[in-house]
Amino acid sequence: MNPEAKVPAFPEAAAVAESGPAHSVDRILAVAYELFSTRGVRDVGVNELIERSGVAKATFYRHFPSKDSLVFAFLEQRDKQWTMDGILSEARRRGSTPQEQLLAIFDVFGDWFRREDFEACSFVRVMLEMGPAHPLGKASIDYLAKIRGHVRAVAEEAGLVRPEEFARSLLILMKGSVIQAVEGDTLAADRARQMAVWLIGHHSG
Amino acid sequence: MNPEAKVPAFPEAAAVAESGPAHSVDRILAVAYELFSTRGVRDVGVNELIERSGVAKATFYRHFPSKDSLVFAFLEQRDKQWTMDGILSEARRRGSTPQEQLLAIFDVFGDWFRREDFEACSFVRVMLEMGPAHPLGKASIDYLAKIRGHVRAVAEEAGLVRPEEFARSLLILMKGSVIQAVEGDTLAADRARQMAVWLIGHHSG
DNA sequence: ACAGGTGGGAAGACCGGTCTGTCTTCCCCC
DNA sequence: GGGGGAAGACAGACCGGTCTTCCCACCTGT
Repeated sequence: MNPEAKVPAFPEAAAVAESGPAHSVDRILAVAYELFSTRGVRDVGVNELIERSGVAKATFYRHFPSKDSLVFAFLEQRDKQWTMDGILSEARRRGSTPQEQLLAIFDVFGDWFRREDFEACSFVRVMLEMGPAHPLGKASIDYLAKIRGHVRAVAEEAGLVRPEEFARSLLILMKGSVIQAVEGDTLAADRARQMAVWLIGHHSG
Repeated sequence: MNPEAKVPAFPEAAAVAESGPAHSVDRILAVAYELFSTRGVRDVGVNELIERSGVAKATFYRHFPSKDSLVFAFLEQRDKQWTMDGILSEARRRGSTPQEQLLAIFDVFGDWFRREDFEACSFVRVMLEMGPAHPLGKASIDYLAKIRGHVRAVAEEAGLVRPEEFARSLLILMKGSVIQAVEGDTLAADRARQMAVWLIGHHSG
């Protein structure tokens, strides 16, 4: 029927457009992670995601029934690979005691704030972009609560009194320093760390 | 020409749709303030602003050459009427000494967090929505810096040492408590206030 | 080993809706 | 009669999402 058929295009080149993972779903997730984490959720459209990951639109919607479902997957990935592996595990590695591990969170933050691709915490950002009542906002709140649970567990290991209240106060310092770092205060992590020292002191026995 | 002319509609009713100010520009600003402060900037379109303020589209664009220019006007109004009159003046009124005035910020925050129409700080929200490089993001950063300047001035009145560093630390507590309040922690202001007490203590002489 | 079927993926047209912003038309009031 | 404003059509871009068309790689039966 078609006299010139479909041009073979790039049987390989297009497939590895991002030189990333071979499978479509992995490439979509990798592109989504990069775009969502640096530019937010509302600013990135499905068409751009498709183009950048070198995937057909039908393929995208076979793996993810809607854009929101991709955002859910992104938040989960962000929790695993950024919160857990990037921040909390690293902080545990750097400190030899639970107290030191709590303070090391802000050392890791300091390194993070000085990265040039630093662009704020995705959970806070999505929560504010979508609102706390939106399913994606609620999911973000859940992931933030998960972080708080982790902090609380370390606080209990450290023998701090009222660990839940401690964790909530420490998260105020964490969130506040992130926001301030977005504004350009690269020393925000040090200021928060100092306040964390006082906070730990008042929860010790 | 038109056999039925244009229906007189509501020569008065529509004009006072929001039962607000009589002049178009004031009605637009009042509607914009309510919608932007509760739902953010990206979620509110020009058509909705026009409909809610009972104004013609041409009238809107005569007063504001673009939506962004209206957002600029909103940020300025937010600074005057929320930051200055709502928070900082009220905090100064509640405290009899500069130290008390600094702590009173968090008392005012506590009342604010418990309002049911509480929806986060517009400056932080716009900065994250648009990004710190966007003109609106930069303007938001400027207004946040203005708040910091005010805090610094009160810190100087209180005779605190290193007032700039103090102000930056206090703003971490302010921003962090606001974010945490969005998540539903209504006691965030009290936690931040306690940390502010320690912060003041370490900057006193 | 080879023909034929089959299903996944790429490309992209298309749909209805929404976005910002322009322009026209008409009316009312000064 | 002239200017401001209300109403709203319109333009052009983009949104999320559906669907069609074609191609190719792999699997199966003989």
